[in-house]
Amino acid sequence: MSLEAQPSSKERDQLRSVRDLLAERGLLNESTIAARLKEENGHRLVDLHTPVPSTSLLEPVDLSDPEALQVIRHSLAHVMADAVQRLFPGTKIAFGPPTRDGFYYDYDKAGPPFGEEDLKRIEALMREIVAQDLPFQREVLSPEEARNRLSKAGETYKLEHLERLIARGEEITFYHHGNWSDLCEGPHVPSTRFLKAFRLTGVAGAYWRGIETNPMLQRIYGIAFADEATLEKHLARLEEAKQRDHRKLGKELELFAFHPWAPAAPFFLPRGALVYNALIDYVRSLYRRFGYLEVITPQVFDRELFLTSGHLPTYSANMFFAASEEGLALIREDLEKAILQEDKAPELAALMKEGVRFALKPMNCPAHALIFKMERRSHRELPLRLADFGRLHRFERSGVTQGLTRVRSFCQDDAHIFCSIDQVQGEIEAFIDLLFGVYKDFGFEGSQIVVATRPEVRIGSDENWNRAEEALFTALRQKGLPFEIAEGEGAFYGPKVEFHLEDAIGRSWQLGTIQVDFNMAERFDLSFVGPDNTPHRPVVLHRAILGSIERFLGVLIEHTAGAFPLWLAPEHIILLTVSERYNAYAQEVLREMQAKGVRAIADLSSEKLGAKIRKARLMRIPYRGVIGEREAQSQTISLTQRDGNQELGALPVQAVIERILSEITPPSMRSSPN
RNA sequence: GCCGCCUUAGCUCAGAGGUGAGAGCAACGGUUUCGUAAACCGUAGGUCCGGGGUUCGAAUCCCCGAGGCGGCUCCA
Repeated sequence: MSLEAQPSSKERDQLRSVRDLLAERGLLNESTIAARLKEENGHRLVDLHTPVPSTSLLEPVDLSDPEALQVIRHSLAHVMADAVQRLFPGTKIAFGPPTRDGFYYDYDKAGPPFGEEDLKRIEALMREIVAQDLPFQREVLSPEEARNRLSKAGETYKLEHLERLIARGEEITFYHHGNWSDLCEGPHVPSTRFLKAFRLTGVAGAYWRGIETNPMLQRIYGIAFADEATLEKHLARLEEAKQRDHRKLGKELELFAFHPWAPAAPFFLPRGALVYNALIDYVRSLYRRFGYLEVITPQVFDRELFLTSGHLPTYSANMFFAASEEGLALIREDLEKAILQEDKAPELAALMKEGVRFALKPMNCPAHALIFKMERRSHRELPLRLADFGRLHRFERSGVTQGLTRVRSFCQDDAHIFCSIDQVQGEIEAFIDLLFGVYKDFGFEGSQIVVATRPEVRIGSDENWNRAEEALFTALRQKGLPFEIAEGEGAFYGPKVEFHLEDAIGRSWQLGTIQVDFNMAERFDLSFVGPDNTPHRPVVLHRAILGSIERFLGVLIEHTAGAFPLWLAPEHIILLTVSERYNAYAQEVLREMQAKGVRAIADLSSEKLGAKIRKARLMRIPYRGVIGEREAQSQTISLTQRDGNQELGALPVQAVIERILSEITPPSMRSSPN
């Protein structure tokens, strides 16, 4: 605030450059790279060349300012494009914005795509350009001038963008450094010497304007920071994140695996299955306390179900279909007939559908609708909360799958709440409380909330959608929770509240969700008998806390770096004998622990103690119990805690068992504070 | 699905058209019986992802396919 420059009355209504204004007000220094221009609602970043009314309120942004980064990164995108066009003449440019920790620029290059070597050359030339300390300059062009310049340069993508800007009536500005210029709204650093710390990190394909049917461009990514030290720190962070990657840890810790014959469908190995089941047990125990009823439903359904639910018209691209041999024979017959009759078979698709009668469920909701409908339901039964850990299969396009976080076969901690309209608010709010309690048990601090509204492809009336969306907004406001809106990203049957958490590499994943659905009940013609003895339409809430167990586990592995809290760990304790001489006593302890419900294992090999400890540490087992002469004599074990590598000394076996049992339940379910 | 890269022993990785394809770890056998992050010796282990081609000769070059990785697009 103290830095804010006050305008004098003389200056009013003149356009002056930001640089001049700052200089005049004594706010300009060596490291000033841009300024914040105060506007009615907040502020906007402007660079030093931008002409602004001389009465403007300006705040200098120097190199160390967090907002300086986007200016630096954006400017580097320009420098990179300059380098690319010098090294690869004829390459067209598209968009080149700053990103979360760097920048990219999209290119349309003839000939072979960019390779490793090319990146090195480009980066080297960028450094040369930076060393020349070229000033960035801003110019305002008329639409005609801009068109001329871009068409002369053959920049077809930029021209397309220009027309869009002109149509919106925006001011057309170009920025240049040296001989290179680009249609761009800025802001940019005063000169290239501010662009000190950057690295080009990779090439990837990206559609022009992000639209799948558009041509694919080549995107070169870079990272950039204000100085080399911060850049190095960031690189170190990336390296650390790599160590936490759940795919790597999943293999090392023998949690899960994949096989090419079941692409994107994980195999949970014994250790992974233990954690997986611990997660499900945990949610089950919550269900018992929160009034959910678990059901088990079929895997494969007649397509009629999915026609009724609306999955077939809107979701079939994501479904696996299943045919019996009989069904396939039917298709063959029909195809042969069609060929013999030289029929172009417009109904070919329909014939296929006759044969491929079944589909694997991609969601549990239709099955739950069937259960709801199996009896005449009374309002006294509501809210009816049906939970299901059923296995779901979704056909995901080959390029999108990823470790455990995006798979084709998974299970959700899924439940559907059938309730009356006036129960909706309360159910949503209760669910949000439940969800945050769960996230706390796992040590997840912040989660980001997104409300996803009606998508283009959807079922149901707009009136239903209005009510459903309103219900979600109201509940969140009631809870005082901040949220973002993702326009058009809802499920086809209803809007969603999504709860997102980040993985180690900073990718954000949707885990929990609650969705309001007025449509399913209509499609399945669900009803319950109200207190007035007339039928009423229930509302269905779709909800999951962990989301998919697979994805949650993936994020959890990264969050904990594989060191699961004891209540989730595949093994609670490993017993390590100092030599094989003490194996008998160790086995005695092992049996006792196992009998008490402790997940204990023992390393009875002839390795030296140091080697056994190393292995146990690498497997991140929460407790290690060393057994040697002293322990065998005194009927104790020497306990060491994984976290902090803290030695707890020789303890009686019973004490160790009690200690472990006190941690065996999730934090929120422990009776004694611990 | 699209663009690019990758696939060699159970794992991590060497091997860049020319001996019978290698190392470390793991496994197995033996020796050692050890006190808080790797004892020693030995043995075995390979359709070099699959298929086709070029070549006197292919792990290595080309084509097709599968799977994975980084993105784009799409999603729990």
